[in-house]
Amino acid sequence: MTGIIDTLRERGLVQDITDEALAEKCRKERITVYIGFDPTASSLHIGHLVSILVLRHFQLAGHTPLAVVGGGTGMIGDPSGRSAERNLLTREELEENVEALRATLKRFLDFDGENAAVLLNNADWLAEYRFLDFLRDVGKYFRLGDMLGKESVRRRMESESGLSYTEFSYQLLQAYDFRYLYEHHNCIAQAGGSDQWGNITAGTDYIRRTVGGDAYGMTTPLLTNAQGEKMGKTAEGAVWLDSERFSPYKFYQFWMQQEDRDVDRFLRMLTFMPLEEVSAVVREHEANPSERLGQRRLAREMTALVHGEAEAAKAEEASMALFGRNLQKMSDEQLRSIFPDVPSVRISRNELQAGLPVLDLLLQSNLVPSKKEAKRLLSQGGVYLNNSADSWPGDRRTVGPDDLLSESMLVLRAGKKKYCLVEFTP
RNA sequence: GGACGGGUGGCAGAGCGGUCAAAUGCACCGGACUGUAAAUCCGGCGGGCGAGAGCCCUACGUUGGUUCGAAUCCAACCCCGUCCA
Repeated sequence: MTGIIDTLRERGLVQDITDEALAEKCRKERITVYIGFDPTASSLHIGHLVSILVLRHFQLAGHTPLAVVGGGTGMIGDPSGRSAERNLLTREELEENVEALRATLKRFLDFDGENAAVLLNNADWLAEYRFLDFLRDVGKYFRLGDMLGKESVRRRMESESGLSYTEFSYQLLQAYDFRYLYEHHNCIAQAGGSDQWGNITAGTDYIRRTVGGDAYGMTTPLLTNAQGEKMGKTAEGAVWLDSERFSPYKFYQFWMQQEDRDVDRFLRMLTFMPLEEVSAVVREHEANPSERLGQRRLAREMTALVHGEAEAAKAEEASMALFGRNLQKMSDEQLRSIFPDVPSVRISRNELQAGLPVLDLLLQSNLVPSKKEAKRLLSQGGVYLNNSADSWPGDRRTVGPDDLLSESMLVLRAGKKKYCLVEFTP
C-alpha cells in the first residue's frame, strides 16, 4: 500500500521528516496531522498554499487534518510598549484576521465525514495560560542550548536586528500547541514549511520528554521559482487567495506568466492532477513551448482550485479575449461580458467627446502610478490602444470617439501584459 | 547606566559642507528579440508644471541650531548593534 508520505514525496512535497517511521505508520493506520497558520495578515497568500494542500492530501488519503489558526501565537508579535487602546485594537484586528483565515481554510478542506477536518484556534488554550504556570510546565523542559541552536534564532542573533525575548519564546508556544493537540486531539504529526523545522522538532522533543509519546514532524520545501525566489510576492505585494484582494483574472495571469522550467514542478506540487497526466502535459508543452500549454493548464488548475471552476473559466475566457489576436472584432456585448472580470474603469462619455488626454486616461485606468510614469511609458512605446502601438505622436495626444473599439469601450494596454478595459458611460 | 559603532531611495550600500533627487548592485517598469517564457542588449526608475532647455515641491531616524548653502558640521532626543556594568 502506498502511504500518504510516499504520495507527497512523489509530488516533491517533502523536504524533511523527523522519523521514517511516520511514513510506515501512515501506510498502516489513519492518523491525525496538524498545520498552523498565524493570522499575521487578514488573508492567506500562495505562500500558504503548499501547507493547505498538504492538509488536503492527508485528508484525501483518509487521515484527519487539523488546521490551527494562531490566534494565540499571533499575539506574540505585539511589542510591549503599546497603549492599552492600541493593544485592544490589535486584538480586534487579530480576531478579524483569525476569522478571515478560517473562512479561507474552510474552502480547502472537508468538514464532514469520517475524517472531517477540524479548525482550531490556539488562543483557546494559550490565551489563558498563566505566565508562571507556563514557565513551570513548559519552560522547564527546554534547554537554552537547544533553543539558541535553532537556525531561526541563530540567524536573528547574528543579524543586525537581533531578537527580542518575546520572539525567542515563540518556539515554546508552538511546542506546547503540538503537545496540546497530541493530548486532546490524538494528533501525532505536525507538518509545515521548511522554516518550521525548528519549531516542529521543539514540539516532538517536548512531547517525548513530557508525555513520552511518539510524535512526528514533516516539512515541505519552500515554494520557490526557478530563479530560487520565494513565490507569493509580486512587486505589488502578495498573491492573495482571496478574490477581493486578488481577482481570479489576476490570479490566472499570475500562473500564466510563470516560466517554462517551473511548470512541471508547480503542476506536481500544487495541483491534484495525476502524475502521469502532468508528465503528458509537460511533454506536450516541451514539444511546442510557444503554445504555453503548460502555463495554460497550470493557470486553469490553480484558479479552479482556489476560486472554483466557474471563476477559472471566466478568467480563462477573459484572458483569451484580451491576449487573443483579433481584438478588433470584439463587440460591446463581448467586452461587457468580461468587463467585471478584468481590470476596468468607467469614464464619463463627456470627457471622451471633449478629447481625453492619453496621460489622464492612463492615470485613470490605474495602469500607471503617476503622470510622469505615463509619459515615460508613452515615450518608450509602451502604450497600446486597442492593442496597436503605432501612430502615437507624443504625450499630448488625446483620445476621442474615433478611438473606441466598440460602441462604448476601448482597450488600453501598458507594456506587454497589463490591460485595462475602459467604458465610457453617458 | 557607560564605551564604541550605526540609522541614506523597495533592499543592499557609497557619499561626509555647494557640482546630490543622492554613485554602484539587486529588484522593478518600458523597448528590442520571442512565446504573456528564459538569457541577452537598450532605455527608465520621488512627484508636479512645461513642447523643450528648464522650473518648482518633497526626501537622507526626529527636532532644533550653525552657515549665503547641510545627507554631510553642532546639540538634544528616539531606535538598532557590539562590548562593559
